[in-house]
Amino acid sequence: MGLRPTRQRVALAGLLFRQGDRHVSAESLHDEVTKAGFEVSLATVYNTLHQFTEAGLLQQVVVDAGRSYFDTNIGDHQHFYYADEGELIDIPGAAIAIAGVPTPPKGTAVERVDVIVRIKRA
Amino acid sequence: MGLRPTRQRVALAGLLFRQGDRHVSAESLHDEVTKAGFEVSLATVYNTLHQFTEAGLLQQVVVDAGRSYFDTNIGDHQHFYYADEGELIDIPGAAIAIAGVPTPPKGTAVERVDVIVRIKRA
DNA sequence: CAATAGATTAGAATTGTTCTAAGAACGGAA
DNA sequence: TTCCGTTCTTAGAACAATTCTAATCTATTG
Repeated sequence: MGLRPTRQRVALAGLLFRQGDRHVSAESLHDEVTKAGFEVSLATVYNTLHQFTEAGLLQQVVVDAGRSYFDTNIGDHQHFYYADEGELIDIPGAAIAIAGVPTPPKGTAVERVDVIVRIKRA
Repeated sequence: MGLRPTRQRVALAGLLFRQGDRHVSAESLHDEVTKAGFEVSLATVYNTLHQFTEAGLLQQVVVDAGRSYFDTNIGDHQHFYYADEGELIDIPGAAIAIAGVPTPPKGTAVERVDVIVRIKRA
């Protein structure tokens, strides 16, 4: 599945990968691309985000029922989720150490371990 | 906020807490309660699950965009998520050890650390 | 027993996401 | 190049999960 460099995809890729690490929702990226003067439907933003994710360019992080983000940082790392603000923050520095992940049920293998540290106004 | 023992709530609590640990979605619990002969709307199931969660009787686990489960096991534990089947499984035995959780941003405190081990057919 | 305040329920509305069908781009053959 | 079959792309429409709100019900108080 070679992705063609269409107008829509180029615009989205530009916004996503121009600067450093970003966390976007489909909605927020759609706003951005629209404000930048491109006509791209929200459905296309979803399609593109999923294609980029499948291609290994993005990582999807699900934080709440009906709220997911796409992260341009695809390295092995974890997140703070600040529910009050709906904000997702990369955990800086060394990743959290996770020890003793048990063997998964027969016939299955571990694909990924997601860690979300939920934080609150103190 | 004292929860009244209404017909709907009693029926749902019965199903939830009669047997051991359970993972239910709003939908699946609604099916169950309906098949058990009670008339409860799906919205009420949602309301009730959230109230129970707030009361500390349940824990909500979000696994996918638009897919969340409520877990009657409120102890400190983690989950396997078997995406192929959409199935959530408690990690048995000792919990995964998580070390080196960094201090959260100023003015915030850690509320909870969610760990989801995503597994796949090998 | 009436009046009031608060809690409850579920239909309707909203939101987030996915599907599908129409159209566009590509590659090969003539 | 032009035609044609195939594959890819897009976005409107459909869908699904969740939340909101207003009508109703229950408890409490005077």
